[in-house]
Amino acid sequence: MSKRPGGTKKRLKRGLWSPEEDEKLMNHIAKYGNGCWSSVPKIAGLERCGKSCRLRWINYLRPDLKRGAFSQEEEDLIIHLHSILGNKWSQIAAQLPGRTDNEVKNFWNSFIKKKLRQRGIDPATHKPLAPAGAAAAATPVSRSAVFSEAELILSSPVGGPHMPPLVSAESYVYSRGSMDGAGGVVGGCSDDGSLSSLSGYNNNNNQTADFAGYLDADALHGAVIPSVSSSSTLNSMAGVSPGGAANGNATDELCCNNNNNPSNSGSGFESSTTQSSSNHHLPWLELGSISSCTEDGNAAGAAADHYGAALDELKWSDYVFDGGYPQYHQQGQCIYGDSKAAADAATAQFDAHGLGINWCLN
DNA sequence: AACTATTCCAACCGCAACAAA
DNA sequence: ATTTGTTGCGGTTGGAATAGT
Repeated sequence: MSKRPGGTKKRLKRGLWSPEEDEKLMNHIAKYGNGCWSSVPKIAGLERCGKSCRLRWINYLRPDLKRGAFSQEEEDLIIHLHSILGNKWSQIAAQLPGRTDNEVKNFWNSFIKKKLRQRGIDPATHKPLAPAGAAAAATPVSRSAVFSEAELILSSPVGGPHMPPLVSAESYVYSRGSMDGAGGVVGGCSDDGSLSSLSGYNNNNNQTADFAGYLDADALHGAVIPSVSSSSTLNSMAGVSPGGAANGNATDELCCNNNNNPSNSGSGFESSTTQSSSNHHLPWLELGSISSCTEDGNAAGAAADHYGAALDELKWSDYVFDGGYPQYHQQGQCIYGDSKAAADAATAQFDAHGLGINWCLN
């Protein structure tokens, strides 16, 4: 999938990653950990730029990725968070364990947007695609000032395990006082200081406070949810509460962190189905060892387990198994489809197991 | 069956932010 | 203070898969 001819002096491969490249990258990270992306291609023997390697890892190869269809709860949460944060995909993804910002973004653009429009809601503003008059009344800065019940689109049962009870738009928005659109609302986080168990929607607090927590930029940044969004991935991988780096950037952990202990990396996301036939299955995801490594009892792991349990109904049969190991199947890239590639897949699985073991031991 | 249109998503690009030199 | 290198983020795009005719 060469997007552009590109005129770089150094010939770098572009487009879809081959299983061999994936394997190289996985093996490299297994050996050295992630970080120092600029040096990864050289060491790993990849003809890719470091940036591309990083992206591939974050968006596709990471073991704690939860592939497959978004659940109703996730969808609702995305809509909620988008109404508050706008296109801050990394921050939204940070609240969705196992999801990447890219994935959330794509999901939004391909599905939610359309859905909202069908319901007469402007996906950009979360306001009704009003017949002339109404929309004009709202001031541009108070993006949620007009926020109808319908906009919440909480189609899941009210008060579901991961979602707040259906609250009226008014109580949800107005009760927080002025919302200046700059995230200026000073709100507490949930009472344990985290957005635990996927719960910015904390169960035992009143709703307003919870959403105030969401609105607090710091709280959002410091969420303890394991995530694969670009911004928080490495924190979760390293078993470090992102809160520890809340006011920092991930660079320190990113760079040459060979001591990452991803043992608690998003455990519980062992199953998934896919949306519209885009089954992505990675060998890692079968690695019970990874999830079983979650022993430090942090909230993230618990949250992940809890959330993963919600997906229990999703069956492995959704994947294509051939000869004992799964194949990649996805819309845009059908990897390991033929026998040769299947052999590669087997290798990849083996390597992944090795990787998982290594990580658990780290 | 063949062709066209649409959908979906992996990957790329450019820019911003940050740290180190 | 400036330059350089690296990472993070959001927007965009190309093309395979799928749906429709």
